[in-house]
Amino acid sequence: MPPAPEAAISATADEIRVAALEQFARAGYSSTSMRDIAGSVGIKAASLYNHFGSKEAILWDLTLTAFEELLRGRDLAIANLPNNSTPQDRLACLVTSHVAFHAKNSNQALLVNSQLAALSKSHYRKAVAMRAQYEDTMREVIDEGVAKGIFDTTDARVATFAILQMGMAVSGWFRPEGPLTVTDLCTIYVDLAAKMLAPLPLSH
Amino acid sequence: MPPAPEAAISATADEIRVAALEQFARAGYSSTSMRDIAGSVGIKAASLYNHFGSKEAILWDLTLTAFEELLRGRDLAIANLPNNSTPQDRLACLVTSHVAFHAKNSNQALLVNSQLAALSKSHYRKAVAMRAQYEDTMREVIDEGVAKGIFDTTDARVATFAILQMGMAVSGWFRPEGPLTVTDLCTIYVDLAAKMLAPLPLSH
DNA sequence: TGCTCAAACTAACGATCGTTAGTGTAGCAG
DNA sequence: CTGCTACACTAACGATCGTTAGTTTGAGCA
Repeated sequence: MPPAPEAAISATADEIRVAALEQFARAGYSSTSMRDIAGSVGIKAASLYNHFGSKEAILWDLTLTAFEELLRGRDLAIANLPNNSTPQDRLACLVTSHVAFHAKNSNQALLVNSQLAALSKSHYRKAVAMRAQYEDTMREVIDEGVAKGIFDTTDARVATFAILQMGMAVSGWFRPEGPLTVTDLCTIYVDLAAKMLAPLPLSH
Repeated sequence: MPPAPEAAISATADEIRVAALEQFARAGYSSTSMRDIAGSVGIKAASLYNHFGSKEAILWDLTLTAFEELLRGRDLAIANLPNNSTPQDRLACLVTSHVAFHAKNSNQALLVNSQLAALSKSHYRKAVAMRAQYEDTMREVIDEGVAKGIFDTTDARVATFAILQMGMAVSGWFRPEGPLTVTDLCTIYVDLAAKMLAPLPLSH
């Protein structure tokens, strides 16, 4: 009986993470079997239990890491803002880190955006809390801009969802070998978000 | 004479459709068993095969219906446009039918947006073709507006994705018992889309 | 060299999966 | 009434699922 397989720094464990992330994101958690994951790594299914306690433990490990990287990206972006930043600056900075994450880490993004339901109830709650924490950052910036009259929108909550969601969708179609670089993409989305919230009167 | 015989569609088959749609949309195709579906209807799993040839046949039936309704909504909206409609009119009309569908038919929307991968290869191809056909309608309107100088955007393809995706996300959070009516919602999204494509210079 | 132990293996458990076969039965047509 | 059809049932098939038990292997170290 192997000892408690806690989060280990092991080359095999990392190969398992890579294979499982890829397959959970593309095929879905419940369509991916332990034998599928093991096959990608070149071992048998039973050997996975030397590294992770269960299939759900793999998903949770990946989910936690993905959220940590998402939140870390946000924190790094915020930390680089000047002291006298405007709401426009902060919006641009958040949209950039949001879109860049979803373009560069599409598997992690797909996992976080569509496989949470497969988590255990307690892990699911924690994941939803982390997602809410992330979304709140965007909402607060938008609310602040609206309060200062710098942004204008009929419904700030809906605008927040819209901006977050159009960025999340990037993970579904963006390919780094395509015509756009990640930097291009971020610029486009920053423009779109800024225009959505612009206080300009529409003529018609 | 008795009533039209072909009008007598099996009530049980429709109950199966309702139950399967709900569960495929919420839990996912591969997490839903035939016994789950049968249980919701109040019959045994084997009896489902009196109405559908296979589990995938149920998914395909639901997918086809959902796409037909999505495309029919688009066609009805277009048919109601005046003859001298502008690109702004057409954009507003498409966004309205898009958002209204995703708000009113969230289960169908979730199915179409996240369960296509569970279809057989040939059904998947047909589904992707229908989705492309739908998306093209939006892209053409945007391209036309850009060509006429009425819309302005850095990348029309990305703007199309963004507008479509922010509307799709509605199926994930909108609740009819919430503070917004579907009409409110459509108005908000039409405004957001119009602003995203507005050719106005941003002041800052 | 021999001991240790992480990490691979084989084999199998019980559960559940989609699906099929065969049976029972209620309602309608002739 | 008789027979046919529609549609439910029970029972079970073989496949596959996540997981466990017990065994083998091979590298590092006393």
